[in-house]
Amino acid sequence: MKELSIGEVARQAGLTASALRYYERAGLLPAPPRRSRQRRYTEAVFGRISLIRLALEAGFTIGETRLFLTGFSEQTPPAARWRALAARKLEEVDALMDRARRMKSLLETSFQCRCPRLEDCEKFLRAAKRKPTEVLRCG
Amino acid sequence: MKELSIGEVARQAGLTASALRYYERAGLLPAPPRRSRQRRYTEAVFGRISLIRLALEAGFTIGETRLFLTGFSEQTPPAARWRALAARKLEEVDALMDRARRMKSLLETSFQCRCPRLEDCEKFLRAAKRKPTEVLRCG
DNA sequence: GCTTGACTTCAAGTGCACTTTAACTCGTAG
DNA sequence: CTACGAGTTAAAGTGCACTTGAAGTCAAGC
Repeated sequence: MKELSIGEVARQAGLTASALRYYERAGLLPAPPRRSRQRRYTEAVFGRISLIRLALEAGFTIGETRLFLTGFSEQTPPAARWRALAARKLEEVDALMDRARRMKSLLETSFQCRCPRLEDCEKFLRAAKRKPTEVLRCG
Repeated sequence: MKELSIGEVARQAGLTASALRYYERAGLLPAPPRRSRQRRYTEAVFGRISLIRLALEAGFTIGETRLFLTGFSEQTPPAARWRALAARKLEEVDALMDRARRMKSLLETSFQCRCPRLEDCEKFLRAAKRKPTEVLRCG
């Protein structure tokens, strides 16, 4: 199995070596074996990194992401904490998706809008509160 | 029209007075008239605050939110900047929604999963990469 | 007149997710 | 042997979105 330096991993994963070291210190990445003090990764690290990035980009904090990644397999108390986190995060992700949907609708609406001020646009304001992704036109 | 103190606005809007002052300094909220140096708001501020929160919670920075709110009505150069921002942000919001969707799918999948480690779960990993919201079961 | 509570400003502090810096160790190439 | 590039650490720095602290103002109630 091919061994990868931190630089190669960083380049392939599209982030920096310092971020990888930071993730390791933060307990998101397991400490890989060393070859004369230098970290040697296997390809397996990329799956882990994808999970980390996905969680972080979905609004998880470092601590939540760690629990998400590591608290899963452990015995009952961590697993229970994990389930609690997962349930809470499921709600948060739902809320995030809803806001993103509304923001998208807003951006689309305002793209076609010629009202003098955004807040004067009736349809825009309605779009700000509406859940469906339906598109409206101003004026 | 009823006049509101910063404390009342904060309480009703569900944020702090210091956040409202911060938004004002940052150019997100217009400076309201003062009654013996104290800010007096009208109900109209709540619409503006909703827009601000929506933008911020959808991942806009303070600067982007300001442009979103104020750069809209102004003459051609700001409006052009605004359109550029809106187009870019539309893509970002799409990406955010996609990640949120995938994270949701992941959370749902892992809720039913009994694999020893998350990364050992084939279906979980597939869920991490999949776009549709389809739900899978582990084991 | 004095206290109380909500407000004011300005400056400094906080937490997060990293990044940067300084000083160091290696293996390899010339 | 020296120089180079890529890696190492610990500690300090960064940018964002606010928050907190210190010191002061003001209207209302006792």
